[in-house]
Amino acid sequence: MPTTPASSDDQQAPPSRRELNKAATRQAITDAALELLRAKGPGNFTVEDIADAAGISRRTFFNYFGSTDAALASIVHGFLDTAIQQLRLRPASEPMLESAQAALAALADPKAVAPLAELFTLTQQSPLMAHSELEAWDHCRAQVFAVARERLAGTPGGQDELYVHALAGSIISCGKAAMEVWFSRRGPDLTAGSLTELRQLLIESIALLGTGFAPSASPSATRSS
Amino acid sequence: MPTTPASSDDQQAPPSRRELNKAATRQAITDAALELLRAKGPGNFTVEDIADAAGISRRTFFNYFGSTDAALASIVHGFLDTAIQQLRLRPASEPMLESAQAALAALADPKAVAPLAELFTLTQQSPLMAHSELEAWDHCRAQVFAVARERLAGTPGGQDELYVHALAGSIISCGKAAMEVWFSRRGPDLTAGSLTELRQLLIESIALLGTGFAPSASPSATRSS
DNA sequence: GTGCAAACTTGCACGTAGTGTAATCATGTG
DNA sequence: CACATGATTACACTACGTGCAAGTTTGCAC
Repeated sequence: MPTTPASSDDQQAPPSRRELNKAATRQAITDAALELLRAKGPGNFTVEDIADAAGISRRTFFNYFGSTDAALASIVHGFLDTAIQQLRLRPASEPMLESAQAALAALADPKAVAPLAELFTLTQQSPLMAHSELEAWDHCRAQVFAVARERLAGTPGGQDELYVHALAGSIISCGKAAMEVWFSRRGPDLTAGSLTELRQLLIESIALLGTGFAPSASPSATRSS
Repeated sequence: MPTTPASSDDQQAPPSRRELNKAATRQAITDAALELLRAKGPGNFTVEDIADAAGISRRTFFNYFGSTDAALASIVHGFLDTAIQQLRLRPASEPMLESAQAALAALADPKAVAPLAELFTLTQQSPLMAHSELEAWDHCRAQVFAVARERLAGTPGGQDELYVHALAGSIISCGKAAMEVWFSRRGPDLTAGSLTELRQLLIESIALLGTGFAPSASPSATRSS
């Protein structure tokens, strides 16, 4: 039951000094990494550069992230984590695809996509980010899988592992596809019109899933039973 | 370039000595890497070990692969390349999902899955392979995308980039899901019954896609010992 | 064959990644 | 204040990945 937090990490206010320092350091690292990415481009700066800019030692950097990629991919993680957050807010009785649609549509928000959009534009045709980025999406897939498994535990056919795995993977793929198409069309454009198009794409991609990729489906027909 | 105009890459017999040597070296590297993986386990051997076992220098290893992961992931690449090969053999008039089903079903073959199954079992709970493996699947996704785009170029709605991207990604996700479920159920089991179950899972996962993950779809009797 | 050019391999050197370790410093607790 | 715990740091070390300048093999023309 998502109403009562069953997970252990739901501590809302432990503002101990240590936690605050750690969060601040983490933020300083990602900020420094992003700034260096802006200034020098992907692959043209080292961990030492980041640590130096963040005011920490090289060793400390590795206490927080395993690589420069991982530090930058934390942006993607943050974005996808909000997606999971949105997904968990949906009522458990709602069909999975509709929940996914709603959660994804909520992401077409300037505050959520802005960091991701910049990261994408800065690392566009560079495979340097590909590793950690694919990892981030896969991590999100695992989260969606967990939510779906939880929801479908009692429904007919919901015990089928294949169903849940395939569903979670397909949802992620469709979300990814929508983001990809949006970036290729609009680039770093964050205007209201562009975000509307993103929302449209996200909804439409899940709708394609729901209709089984029917070949003659007209776009923007988000009809579902 | 001796004879052919070489506009296309479909040269079936250029057995020049150089090409043969390169192929042999490449094979020696992957064989050595796999052997070391069997002997020492993931992460417990270096590039120098592989090069030494393959009878080449460390530097030459890096002329073929960018990392040990990449060398091992060539097995996954080989497997997925045969999948693409199967997919391209299907008639262009066939619906995409049916082609995918047929291509995937053809993969439930001992000769094709044996190397992959061993690799999976050897790197089961090790994230060391995750990077290159995810990359391999994504590369396959791009290939499926290319095939799908080519096929749907003239069909109604086929010009929609979103449709093609989402379709290709979902197909890959479903194939991946089927493989994952199969491994979790049967492990390195390559008996006829196990392969039949794999084929069943692959077909069923694509069928789920085709029906839009309809919740009332009758689950198959996959498990029958 | 001989000679040449292109491709491949190799050794070397260099910078960087990533990790173990022990000392030092900051923070929470009695 | 004293003490325990956790975080940062410096140091050292192995391994990765690459540029470079040789040396070696192959292809091709003469």
